[in-house]
Amino acid sequence: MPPDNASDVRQRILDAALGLMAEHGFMEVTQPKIARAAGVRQSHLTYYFPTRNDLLKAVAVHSIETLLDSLVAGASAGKLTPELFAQFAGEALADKRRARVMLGLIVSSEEDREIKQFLRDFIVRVRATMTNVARLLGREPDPINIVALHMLFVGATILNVARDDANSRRECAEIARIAIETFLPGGESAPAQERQRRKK
Amino acid sequence: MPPDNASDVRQRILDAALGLMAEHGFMEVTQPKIARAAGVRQSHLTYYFPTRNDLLKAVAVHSIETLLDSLVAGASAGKLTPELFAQFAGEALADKRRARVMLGLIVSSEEDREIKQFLRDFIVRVRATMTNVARLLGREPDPINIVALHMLFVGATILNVARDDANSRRECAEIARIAIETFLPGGESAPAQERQRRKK
DNA sequence: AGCTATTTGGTAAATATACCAAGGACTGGC
DNA sequence: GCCAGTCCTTGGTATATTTACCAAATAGCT
Repeated sequence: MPPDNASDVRQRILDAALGLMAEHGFMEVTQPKIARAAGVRQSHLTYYFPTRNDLLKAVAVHSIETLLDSLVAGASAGKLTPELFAQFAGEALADKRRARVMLGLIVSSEEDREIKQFLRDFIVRVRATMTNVARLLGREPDPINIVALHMLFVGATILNVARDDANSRRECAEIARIAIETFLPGGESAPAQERQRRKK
Repeated sequence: MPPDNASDVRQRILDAALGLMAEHGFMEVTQPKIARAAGVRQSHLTYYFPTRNDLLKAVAVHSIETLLDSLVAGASAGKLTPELFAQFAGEALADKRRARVMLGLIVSSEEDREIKQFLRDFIVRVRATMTNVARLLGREPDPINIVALHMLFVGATILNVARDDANSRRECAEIARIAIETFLPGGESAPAQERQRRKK
């Protein structure tokens, strides 16, 4: 077919690979399954991505762009209030698709230095985005608090996938709120220490 | 050989599998590689663990016991001060071996309900242990703070593997301290909000 | 027409899981 | 002491799956 389809096929392969990783986890990301899911022949994968690692690397870039886009979209959606952000964050944390992709990327990064580098850059960009969000909320965060917030979000996401029950979703929502008010202080809600003292 | 060796072979298989996962990541955990690492024949794996999933499940149990043991050992090591605990936690967070095993278990759990159940139980036990540690420190923690602390630790561990550079180790140490003083308040050091206000 | 990029269908080579039959070694009962 | 039964080991192999490769056909561009 014409070169029109060229980038289209490439894109469908990437989407299919990302979709498989998101829906069924890292182990499903094999070339035959990707080809079937994308509705192309296996040879296409070889043509566009000479080796399996090339494909994984492309998936890493692709998914990272996708993840960051959704992050930025959530951040810049209308007028941002802490409550809105907490709600958005809570839903993001409970999103197992995203978490499966992250897990897949981390596992892949153990085998490929380039993917590891993508992850490093991604982490930096995520933290920069979180800093920007904090500023949109009218707060100038301590960098280490951004790091803590980030780690807390990553841990919540991972544990949500690992547990995958009703409690984990509820925890995600509550944790998102607590994490924001703890590490991006400035609102009127009570941070962790206050809750603690009140309880005693 | 005699049945003396029986449990020994089984144990060597588990140790080898766990070691491979810890050193080289989940992708290395295949039967031929395990057999070579354990110095046994591949048929031994089939004999002791009929299917691959049986082996993975056994590794899950084995590693979870190991992880919990080290957790409890760290918790009950002499007189526990917040500083000691923070130091212990910081080192644990920076331990990539542990993190790789956790990652492997989570990926496996996406394919096997029993492993997922082990993980669920493990998470409960970790939180119970953390609660006990908090009490050893003379603090009665709010359960949701334990959840937050746990998530923060998991996130730090995962990100340490994903980044794997000098910064990530330093962050682990600092985050351990901050996490403890933030979510197990009661010491005299300054929690996140105080740092934040001082900075302004 | 000639050139390049893409598609097709098929296959080689490596690797992994699972299975099996025969041989050894120790056990307990006699 | 020895025999039968059980557990373990050995070596080999079937089967499936995956990655990677290739030659020929096809479509579009200049």
